Amino acid sequence: MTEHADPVTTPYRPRATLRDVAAMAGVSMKTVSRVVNGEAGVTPQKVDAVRLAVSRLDYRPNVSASALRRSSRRTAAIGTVLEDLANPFSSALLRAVEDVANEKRVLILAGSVDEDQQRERALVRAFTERRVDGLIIAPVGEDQGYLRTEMEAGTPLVFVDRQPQGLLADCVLSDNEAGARNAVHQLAEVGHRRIAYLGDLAIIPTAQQRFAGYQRGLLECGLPLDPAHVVHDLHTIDDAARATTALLRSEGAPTALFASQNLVTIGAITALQELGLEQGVALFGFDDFPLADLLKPRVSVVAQDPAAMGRAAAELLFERLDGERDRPRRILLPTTTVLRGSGEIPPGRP
Amino acid sequence: MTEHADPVTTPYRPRATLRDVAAMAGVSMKTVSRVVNGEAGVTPQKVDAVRLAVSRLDYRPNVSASALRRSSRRTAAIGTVLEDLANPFSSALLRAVEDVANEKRVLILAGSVDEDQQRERALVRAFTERRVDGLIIAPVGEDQGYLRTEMEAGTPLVFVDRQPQGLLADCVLSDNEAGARNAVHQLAEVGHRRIAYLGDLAIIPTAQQRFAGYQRGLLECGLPLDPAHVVHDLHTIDDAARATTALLRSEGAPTALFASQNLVTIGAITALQELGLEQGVALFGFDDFPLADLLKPRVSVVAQDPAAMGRAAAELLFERLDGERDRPRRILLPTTTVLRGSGEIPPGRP
DNA sequence: GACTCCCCTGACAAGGTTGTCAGACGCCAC
DNA sequence: GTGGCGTCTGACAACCTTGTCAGGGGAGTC
Repeated sequence: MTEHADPVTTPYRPRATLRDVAAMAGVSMKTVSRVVNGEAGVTPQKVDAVRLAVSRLDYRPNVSASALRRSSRRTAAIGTVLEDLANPFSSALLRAVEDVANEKRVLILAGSVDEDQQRERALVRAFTERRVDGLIIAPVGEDQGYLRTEMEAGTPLVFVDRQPQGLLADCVLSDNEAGARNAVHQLAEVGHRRIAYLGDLAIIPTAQQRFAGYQRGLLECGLPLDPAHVVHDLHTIDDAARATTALLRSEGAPTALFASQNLVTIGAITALQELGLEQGVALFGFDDFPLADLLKPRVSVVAQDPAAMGRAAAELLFERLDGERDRPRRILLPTTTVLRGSGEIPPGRP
Repeated sequence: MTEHADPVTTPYRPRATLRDVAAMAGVSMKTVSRVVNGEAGVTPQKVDAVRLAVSRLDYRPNVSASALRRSSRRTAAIGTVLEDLANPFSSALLRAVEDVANEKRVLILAGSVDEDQQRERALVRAFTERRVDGLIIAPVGEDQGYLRTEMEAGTPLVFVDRQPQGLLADCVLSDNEAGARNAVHQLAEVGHRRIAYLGDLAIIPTAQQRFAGYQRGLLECGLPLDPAHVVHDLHTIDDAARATTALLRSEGAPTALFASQNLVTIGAITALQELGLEQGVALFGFDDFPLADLLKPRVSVVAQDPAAMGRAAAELLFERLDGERDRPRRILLPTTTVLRGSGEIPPGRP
């Protein structure tokens, strides 16, 4: 093993500035600025000289300094505050935002809040300290009033997934209530009369809406609401699996399950498989998930479209940035009921 | 429906600056700066006066201006260039990076490249124009030499998932070759002699390594490499499903499949289910995926750990930022062979 | 040939902040 | 009362840009 003669001696060449380019090209800094920004009023010779210096020095304009000075004071970056960048819902949404932003040559700062109000505030603060041009937020807390200052300072805000509290602002939501209601109708139509509700943390607004839809669905179908068939506050796959097992082993067990969220659905499936009941108990999930149609039975769901939400939110935001001054808008995206099999299992099967 | 009297008249109050705070508190700007930054040498009375003004005006320091002036010139933001923020691999990795960065109070700029070299360069350029403190990159192109300038300017670079070309820099990789090799060994041990390779785009370095591992595995097990059982360039679920169907319908069809990537595995499963062969043909996938253990049969995989990759990459990056000057380091993360069932199906079942 | 007019160009200031430094002030000792 | 020291404070410059504006020069007009 011969030793390398040259262990990565990075020569360290500090970044060139406008001043350096100007010096090399023999023009004033302002002229370089003009060339770099494509402003008119520079003779072709000088343009060439500047271009040459730029490429020789590998000059990169400092966007922060530029934004500081520019009258628009735009940084061409937006902040995105989501639940958890690693979950499929958040990441699909983020990706859609990115695609819209990318067309406008705007960058994305992103962060996860993990259902933590403090973290939401900290992220928003960090983003506004960088003077992002706008914010897309999936709000957590009970109160977004603290964001009023940002709106007054001219930073447009768009909320996704959940409505802001204590603040009027654009938002993009799924029709959670209608979606849950539809699922219940579907299960009732097949003949179920004992439909259990497996819900996420009850403090989460979307969970509340889905529960409301569940209740309304029961009411409309003339079914009683059995408190023994309602479980809230399931936030992990394991929680959900345990709760499902308990439910199905109980006296007067439900013949159908409505799972109000992704992970809850998966937990329910796990439990059903363990009990060997996956073909005997109907299951409807809220939120689609990859592979739902490769499982046996294939899983029926009420699907949201996170990418559409992200796209809509980003579009609202950019309209605001383009000067739209209307009152806050509220976009309610419909859900899609996807019948794949598990939701159509009739009651009374082994 | 009564109309709102007040249609969102946002009063527009521009953001307060250091100057405004100083004026209100009756001190110099420098003193405000001292208080805000927790520097010593300010009398308690003045501190209070400043604090009061800060909260009255809801002052937010302008981090960009601050970074511009500070000698360290740190922006407390890093850029992350990944394949596709919406795919589980990238998003798990990103999330891990975020968690490490968050501890250091550093923000994340993120973008997707979608296997597009141009896009990689554009993102890197956009990030460096914002003077991010460092970059984490899953490189696409054949040549990352263009990044030498960034390194020389003192911006640390860490590559993930794939090795950079034409540049010496820190990187974090999965041991793709060993992982693929192990899968082949496993399949051979159960008795398979006709193991097909279903591969992603052949230009992707990780795909090449996995193919190399597959070849090596065959060699070590004394099995012939049958060109008819090798398919490259499958990049979508549909591609993979079609290729799988074709393979299994062919003369001398393989008795086991090695799928070199997530989507390819899923495509293969789809095809197997359609042909009713999921219990008759062994399947090993590279990359774990959610629900792999809820399918029937449960899917055996060679699992990477994207979160560990992200964490390792972020830690390397922050070490560099803390002044580490060693030669570039290369971290090779082992893969885990997860036997769940599909990989243990013996040959010769219906 | 004198005078506009217009096009280029650079000097200068400003954007929000921090680093430097010298001065003001209070206090003590001689 | 003066000198000296240490603490607190603000004036000023600087970071890297861009906006403003006035001056220089060439072309065109009478």
